[in-house]
Amino acid sequence: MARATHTTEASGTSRPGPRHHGNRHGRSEEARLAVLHAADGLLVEKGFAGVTMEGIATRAGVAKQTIYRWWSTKTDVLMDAFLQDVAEDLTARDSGDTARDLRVYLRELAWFLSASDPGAVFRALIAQAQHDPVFAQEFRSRYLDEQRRRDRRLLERAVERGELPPDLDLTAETDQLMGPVYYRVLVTDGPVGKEFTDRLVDAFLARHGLTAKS
Amino acid sequence: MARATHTTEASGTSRPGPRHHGNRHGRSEEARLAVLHAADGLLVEKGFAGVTMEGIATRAGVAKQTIYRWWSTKTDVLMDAFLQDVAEDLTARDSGDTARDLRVYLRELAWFLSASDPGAVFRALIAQAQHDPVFAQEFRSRYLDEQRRRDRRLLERAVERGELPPDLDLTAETDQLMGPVYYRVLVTDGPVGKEFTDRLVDAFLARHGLTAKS
Amino acid sequence: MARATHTTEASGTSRPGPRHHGNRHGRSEEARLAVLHAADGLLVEKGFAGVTMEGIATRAGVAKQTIYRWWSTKTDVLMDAFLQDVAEDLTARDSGDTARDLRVYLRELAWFLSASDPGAVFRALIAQAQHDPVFAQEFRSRYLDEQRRRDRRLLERAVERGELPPDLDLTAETDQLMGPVYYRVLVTDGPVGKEFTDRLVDAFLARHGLTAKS
Amino acid sequence: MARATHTTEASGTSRPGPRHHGNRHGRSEEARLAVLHAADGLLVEKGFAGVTMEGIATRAGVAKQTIYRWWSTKTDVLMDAFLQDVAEDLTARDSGDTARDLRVYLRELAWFLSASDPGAVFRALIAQAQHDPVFAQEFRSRYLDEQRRRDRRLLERAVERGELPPDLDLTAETDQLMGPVYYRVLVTDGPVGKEFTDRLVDAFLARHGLTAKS
DNA sequence: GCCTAATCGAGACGGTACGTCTAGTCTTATA
DNA sequence: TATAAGACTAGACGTACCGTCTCGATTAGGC
Repeated sequence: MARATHTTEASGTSRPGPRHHGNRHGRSEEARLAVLHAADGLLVEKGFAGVTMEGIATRAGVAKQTIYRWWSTKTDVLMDAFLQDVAEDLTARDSGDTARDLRVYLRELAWFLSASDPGAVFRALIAQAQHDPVFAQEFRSRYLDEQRRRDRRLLERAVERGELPPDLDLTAETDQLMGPVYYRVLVTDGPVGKEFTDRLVDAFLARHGLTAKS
Repeated sequence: MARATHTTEASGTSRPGPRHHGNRHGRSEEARLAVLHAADGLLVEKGFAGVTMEGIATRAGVAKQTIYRWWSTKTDVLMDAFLQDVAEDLTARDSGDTARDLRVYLRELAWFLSASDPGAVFRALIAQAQHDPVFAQEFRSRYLDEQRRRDRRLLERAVERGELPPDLDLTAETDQLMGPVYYRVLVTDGPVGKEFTDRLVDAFLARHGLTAKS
Repeated sequence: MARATHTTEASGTSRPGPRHHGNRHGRSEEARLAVLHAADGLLVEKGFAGVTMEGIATRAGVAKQTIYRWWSTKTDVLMDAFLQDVAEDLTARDSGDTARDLRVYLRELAWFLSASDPGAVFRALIAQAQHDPVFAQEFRSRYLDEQRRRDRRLLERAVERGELPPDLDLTAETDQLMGPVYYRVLVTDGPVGKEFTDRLVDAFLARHGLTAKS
Repeated sequence: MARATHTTEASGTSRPGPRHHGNRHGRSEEARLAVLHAADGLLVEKGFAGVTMEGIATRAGVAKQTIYRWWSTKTDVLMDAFLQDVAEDLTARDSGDTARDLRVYLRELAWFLSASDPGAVFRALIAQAQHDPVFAQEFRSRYLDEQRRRDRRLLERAVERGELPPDLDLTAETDQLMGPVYYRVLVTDGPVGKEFTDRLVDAFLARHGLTAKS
């Protein structure tokens, strides 16, 4: 899914692998990972303003030109770093119990957004998206669209089980369910603990005539 | 409330005002407004990255030192510009019809966030808040807290009318109602038209056993 | 004569003088001198390739922008440094004895070109002039033309004394007299000691029927 | 004599020659010539600053590594290009008439230095020699010494004919004769036409009691 | 009607990071 | 074994802004 995120070298075998420092078979995997880790580290340690191309290069032990060869901006690097770390992480379980799955998932989402390291990167990328529509579009097509598809799956499974009517606007329902969590994290800095997420889930269940089993 | 936001000069009279380029009676109202307009204009015309202290100074015909004397950062200038323009704009009407008021208000909110010029500044400030906790805190205390108090008023009036139970967590209810609009604007770029905002209001009304009058 | 070479501050008084670190009265004399000395020092210590804008800035304790504000290239800096040091140095004495004056002057010229620190800068500037016609023109109008006028004075005085015919092409005579010294320094690396310079002077004297008095 | 200047491939036959892009028969003559022509072309078209290893490689359709394998610097390439073109060009004729030969030769020299394409390369190399003593030494041993030997030949023939005394310092005499031409070309940008070169020759002839036949 | 103090426009200053360019080294596949 | 291709580290280039500073001019208010 993610551009420049996987490689044919890294798979399976435990051979040390070739030490490309530049050759005709494309980029150095070593340099790529050093850049992504450096960007990640700088963001966590010094905040967004502390992430600079110059700083990434120095910390990664890489030439600036190597960064510019593969990425266009520091937010582009951060996006790759983010995708590398979390692309597949936030996926809802399917226990057969819709209410339970929703509660667990919203709690995981809230933790991810408000407390995890990748969540900090996510917030930085969302911030950048406010300033730069082109970046926003790329972030959506490289991560958000996929993530929202995963979010939807929760409700789709409930439709499949016959718990929700088949003609429901699942996109709107999902946004209505998850939106308040994003709002509190990005805007109000309000608490997004179990109390709040469960309230959102309960409202959703009630809205559709479902009762929590627990 | 806001530092550096009002002055004793601006009051009442319609005289052209003195042309002091330096005096001992405090700051120049002329310079203050020129700076705020310049910052606003640059943001609208060139985007956030196009707003620089240097650029503001040039466009406002003001010395950089004058800006630094009264503001600390460019986002501080933008915040003042934002407050100057919109501080009081987004206030819900009170028609006595809760359902109607909610629908109107959410539509206004959606328009403000997604389509207005001040909304663009708001999004830039929210973005900055992601990068800078100190700024975030200041933005909340200078605008967001007040705005959320206005948002709450809508529900408080319904409580006063006996339409909602008095022990309701109004903060959580407000966030649940408004959050999805912010989410779509800031994150998904999804549509926030009448269809979506009315759906949010309807869900709220149904949740509390209220029926729309229309 | 030289642009940016003198200042109104430095004259006469022993007051410490104001410590401009940037003000509306124009440039900082302190910074100007630091840049010129740094450039000079780098050339002498590390050779022409060791002179970089970055290096000058660092050694001078000055911002790069300050250099670019007043000079356009590193050779422009070197030219100013050269002019600062030697503009008036190479002037022939007038003892009344043409032969003696010529001999002394050519020896001084040879020493200047081949052995002095400013001579090293001169050779670097002549080198740059080969690569860049615009620079060549500026170097001529800022130094060489003046220097050649001083060279000519030697012969003009002989004309005034009636030792040389008044219709002589003094430019050509001067070039014929001095040229071989430059040739050996710039091209062949041959010796330019007393033996060689005296030979040039003797040939000149003989050519015009003058006899050396010594 | 010159390193990297001849090859065993180029000899004799008029066959189109093998197209080895990688072989085990030593270096590619094709690549060598492409590099020299590219360097030459870049110097003439874009000036010295426009000659870069990268540019030469691109224009020659050659890998940078191939250049570095056979040459150490761009001036080394230019020197080879220069030698390839002009090594033997500037040789004085021997008509038996010393005065005539001198006049013709100095005119050719002046034209070569000031107006020819190889002359432009020569000036670039002399410039580089000012900056880099090692290069200067190599340039002398690879070209200048040989050229000065050819220059001397003119005077040696006059000695052989008995026109000049056998104990003359021919090196000094040659430098005295030619030096002013180099001086005007490299330093003053003065005219080096027939008038000037003839004046130099006449002075030389008069100095040694020779009379021009024409 | 001076003197004083605060603020103004102007702009030079020491810095940091930008994004680009070229240098010179290295690795690989091809011939 | 030499080649074309091209990725790599390194570091200078010239530019844009940052935030600080110093200055002369302007303008009340206090003397």
